[in-house]
Amino acid sequence: MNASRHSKTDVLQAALNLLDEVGLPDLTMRRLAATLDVQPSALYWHYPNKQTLLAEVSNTIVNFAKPVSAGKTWQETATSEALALRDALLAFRDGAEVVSSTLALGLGADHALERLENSIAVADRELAHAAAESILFLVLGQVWHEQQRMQANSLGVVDNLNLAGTPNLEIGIQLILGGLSEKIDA
Amino acid sequence: MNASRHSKTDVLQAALNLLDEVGLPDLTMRRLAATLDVQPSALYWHYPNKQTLLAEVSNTIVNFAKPVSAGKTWQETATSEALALRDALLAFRDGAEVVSSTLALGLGADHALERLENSIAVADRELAHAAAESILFLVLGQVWHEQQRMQANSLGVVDNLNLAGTPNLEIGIQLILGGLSEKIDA
DNA sequence: TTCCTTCCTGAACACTGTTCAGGTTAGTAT
DNA sequence: ATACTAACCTGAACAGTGTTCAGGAAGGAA
Repeated sequence: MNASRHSKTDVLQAALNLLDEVGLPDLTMRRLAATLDVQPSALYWHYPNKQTLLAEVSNTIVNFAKPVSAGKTWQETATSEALALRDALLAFRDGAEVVSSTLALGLGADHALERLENSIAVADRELAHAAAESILFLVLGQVWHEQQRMQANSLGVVDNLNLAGTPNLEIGIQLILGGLSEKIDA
Repeated sequence: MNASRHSKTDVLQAALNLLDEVGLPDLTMRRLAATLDVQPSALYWHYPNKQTLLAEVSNTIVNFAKPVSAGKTWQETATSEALALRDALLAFRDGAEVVSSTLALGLGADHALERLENSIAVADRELAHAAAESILFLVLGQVWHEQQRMQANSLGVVDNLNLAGTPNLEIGIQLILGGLSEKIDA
């Protein structure tokens, strides 16, 4: 918008805005530069490459998850944590795909796993870690799927009738936490 | 290899071979054409675009999962089914990423979900569907993560010591199926 | 021999991420 | 006010990507 000089944060913010406007496939360095009234090469002063930029975008998305208030049981807290992550992913276009990719590349978004893990109050920390990882993959996969359908539907493809939210995620979380509760009582 | 004319299956097979050799990021239409001694444009006679090719690659990977023998309980059968899918993904370089992407785009790999769903013998089919979907995302996420580490480690990055397989997947499956068993007994 | 389907060539188009030598701007210190 | 320095950007290029399209060659059938 402004023709003045930009900071690293400006670039990140512009990337987040552009992501929401055009989606991940069209989030190109040239488009991003254009929204800042700048040459594409200028971006490489702020970030060494696109992946690093996307890693910070990913971190921003993950940290957008609002803090949850402790529930009566740790199961409730963990569920809230998972749903907060889901909401954060849904708050940005293609959020789940962005985070999935950076997570796979090991470039960030670790905070999501940490928060989940800390909310699972079982003594066996290895078990808690495995459960947290499971929930993370569950949330990412489900939301990725959902966001892809959102784009498909917005593009006038055949709209299948089951647009009644996605209770599948809640069910999956409940199954994992249920299995976990049962396991530690054995 | 041969300079004679090629069929659709030849292209698919060459794509699978090239995927194993160079990985998904370097699986380009030009490289693929080169292995067939053909111009890149020739590929577009067999497939309308790269995505469609990758969708068939994805289907091949998923259908590579070997059939499982029915276990004593349906929980055992479902576990075998999930692990068979895992093995199929692991049998191809970047298999999990390929399948994840095509699945997200809704272009195939549905067979994986079907097999999982059919192996879950609970009366509530919606519940079975949600559980199958959860397990699918779990397997894909976990294997994707693992295969990414494999590439990172092969590239001489610091090798972290925990290379003792990944029991996390088995644990996750067990948690979901445990929660499921508990739920239907209520 | 004609015809038709199958498969491919060669060249181009419109992009992509990235590099680099050099220029401008702003602020600080002398 | 002058000199210096760090921050930020330009302009042009490089090497690569998926994809299109008019046309040519090969092989079998009528």
